[in-house]
Amino acid sequence: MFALVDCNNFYASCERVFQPRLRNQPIVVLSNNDGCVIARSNEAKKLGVPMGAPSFEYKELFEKNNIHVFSSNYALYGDMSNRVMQTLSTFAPEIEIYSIDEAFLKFEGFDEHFNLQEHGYKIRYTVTKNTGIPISVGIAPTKALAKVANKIAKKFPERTGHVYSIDTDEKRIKALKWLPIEDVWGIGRRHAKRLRAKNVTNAYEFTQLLDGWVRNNMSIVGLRLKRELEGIPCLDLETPSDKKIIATTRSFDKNYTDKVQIQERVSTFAASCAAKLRQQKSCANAILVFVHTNIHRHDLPQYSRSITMKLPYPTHSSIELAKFAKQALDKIYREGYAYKKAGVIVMDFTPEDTGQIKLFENSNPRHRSLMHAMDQINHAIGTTKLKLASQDIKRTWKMRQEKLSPHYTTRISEVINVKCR
DNA sequence: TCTGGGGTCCTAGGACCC
DNA sequence: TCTGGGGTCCTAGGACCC
Repeated sequence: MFALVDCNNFYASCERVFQPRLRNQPIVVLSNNDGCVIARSNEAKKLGVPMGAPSFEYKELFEKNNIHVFSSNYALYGDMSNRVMQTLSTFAPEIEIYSIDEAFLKFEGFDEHFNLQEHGYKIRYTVTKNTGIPISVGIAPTKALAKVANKIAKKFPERTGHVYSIDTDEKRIKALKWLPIEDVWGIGRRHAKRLRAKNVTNAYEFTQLLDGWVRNNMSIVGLRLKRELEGIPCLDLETPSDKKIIATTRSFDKNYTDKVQIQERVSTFAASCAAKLRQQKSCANAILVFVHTNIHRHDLPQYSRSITMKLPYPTHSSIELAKFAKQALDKIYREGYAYKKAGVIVMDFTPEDTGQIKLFENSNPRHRSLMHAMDQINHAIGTTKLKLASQDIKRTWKMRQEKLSPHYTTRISEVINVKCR
């Protein structure tokens, strides 16, 4: 059996842990640049704030209803996530951290009389006690069904106590008939539309389709999903592996028309990718750089372009990657546009120490110790204190973060104060 | 004025090989 | 009128996830 544990409204719940007065109050958390809503408490959902809502369009609604607004505080959410995962890992021999707020637990070799439902309640109680984060638990014989069970646990908290187990075929069929097709894990917008057109409206009807049709129209992935929903496990826990691509991309706080500004951003993104590469001890053999204008501004001329460059040698040097990124940018940059977003993606990795030397050109060997020193210093005194000269030394670039909460758990100067009377 | 960021997997089709 | 067969590798694009 598998369990899917999902933190309820995770980012909003993290903020609430440190401001308990916000219990039962509506909360939203915004994306980078305070752009759009990426997390909502139940109260905010009830007030009609949709996922992805642009914050400027909803400003009045926020104010009118006293909705508490937060900029995203990833240092906090990441740390809280670690705490939740640590507690979860004490409840099962195997666990897969599926995302910042979700984990699969696998119960293999448990006695058949072992009451998993009770175990689920214990997990929920302990996580909330240890971290302050409320969770929902779905239990079932496959991962896809555990996802379904989790939805039920979340949707009917009074009846389920936030824990639901699909452990009989009757429950499985009832659950699948209840679940709209677009809410099935692995069915996105495209497939949902095609399935609706075929009169498939819920998960149960999906499982009644012919295997051949599913295979032809939704590939092996769709067929696997069908099996999983039928109760036949096809997906096991996945073990963490190195990334295959690494990206750093950002929207700008405003439109940029000056090439120098964009060069600085691209340099910074490349250096950030390089640091992530060094962390997993990989070197990149290719780099992609893209720029585009603001797609929402229909009154302005649009331009969007990307370029992928093969590198002459594998590298994870910030200096070299920033240099290549700049060359790539030169090829795609056009004067006369108001740019809103850019990004750097590195790919085609080889391990740091394959020992393979290229015939004509190689990464500067001296960069290795230089980068090592840079990483050490930045780790000790703050993530980006040491920068390349091509980066924004004067720190003129700022992400909009007007409603940022303190780094309660990761910065000693911002640790919570408790006043005693 | 203001609309996020970072990933994975699969398939079809083209280039190329013998 | 008729123009083989079988394979690998790479890439772009589509679909999905949080």
